[in-house]
Amino acid sequence: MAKHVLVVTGPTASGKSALALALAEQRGGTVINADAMQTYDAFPILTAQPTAEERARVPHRLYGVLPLNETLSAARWRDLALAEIAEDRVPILCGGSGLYLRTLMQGISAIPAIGSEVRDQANADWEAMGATAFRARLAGRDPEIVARLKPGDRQRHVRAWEVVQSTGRPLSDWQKQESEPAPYRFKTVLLAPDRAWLRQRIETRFDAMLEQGVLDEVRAVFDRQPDPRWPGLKAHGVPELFRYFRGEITLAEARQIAIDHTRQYAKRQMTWFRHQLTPDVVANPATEKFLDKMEV
RNA sequence: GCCCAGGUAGCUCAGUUGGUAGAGCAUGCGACUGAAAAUCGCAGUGUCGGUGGUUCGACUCCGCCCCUGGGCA
Repeated sequence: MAKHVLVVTGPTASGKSALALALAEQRGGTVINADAMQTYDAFPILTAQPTAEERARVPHRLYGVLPLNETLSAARWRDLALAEIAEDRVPILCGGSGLYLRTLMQGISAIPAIGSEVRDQANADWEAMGATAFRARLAGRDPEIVARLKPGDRQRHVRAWEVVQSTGRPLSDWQKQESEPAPYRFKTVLLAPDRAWLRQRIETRFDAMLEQGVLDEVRAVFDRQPDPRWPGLKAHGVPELFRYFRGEITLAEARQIAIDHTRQYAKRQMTWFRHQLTPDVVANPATEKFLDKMEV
């Protein structure tokens, strides 16, 4: 009988961490992070990582374990998560990175890791050649993927190019290979709050972060003049606060923009969950006592 | 009180020589196989400050009024 793995997901600020913590306490489990940004170590406050107090109550894994100058990926996170799940008796995954969760559960094409120079070069090419020429060049090596991509989607064009370029095999070809699902029985709980409630939570949470000292936290990184390509710098609030530190906008503006972006992200997450995920349990955190529904 | 500059989509604004309007952002919906708190696509919206006039026709021209910002008194 395959081991059961509980998955707690939902849009940002929906209360995933609290639920996962409660579940872990209730059944002696370990909370495993399934959120890209919370995996980096630079912004524990800004990315809403569990506090020391919470971590003392229940074991937490994969929170703040990666230095900011590294690049996490869905596949890499899957490996980390798989290793944790194998070790923990009662693993409880918690996070809102839908792609990561799907990658873990359903697997992903076994494409070899590609050095960052290849991506840097591809990005430089896109810049130098222009979108149209870049797309045309890619069409020469992987017409199938080009047919699927929207012309403006730089990121996916770059990825497709780096894959053919570095493996000699088109990305569309790699993707045809059956991927290998993880050998566990996943039980997915989706937190689906209504939007007004979530908006309020997002706003309140950002203000709480300010009180907890996010400004110092982000400022410390800003002062080190980090490489703007580092993915960990894309956490909501970082670009906005950086602009504030540069004197381009006021703190009030930065706050508003950060909140807006977070809300937009929550919407994208909900769209993803709605169409890409089939949860076992759906609960509205605003009105339901979800713990009662958890007879897993 | 006088002079100047403005009042156009929720916000910031663009509107060629008069033919009832657009961009960005926001909003809504969606896509999503290794950057995913990322990346990208689609969609809607307007008594064009008010009023009277010129004109076949005015956001665009003229008069008056209201409001905002700046300057001079």
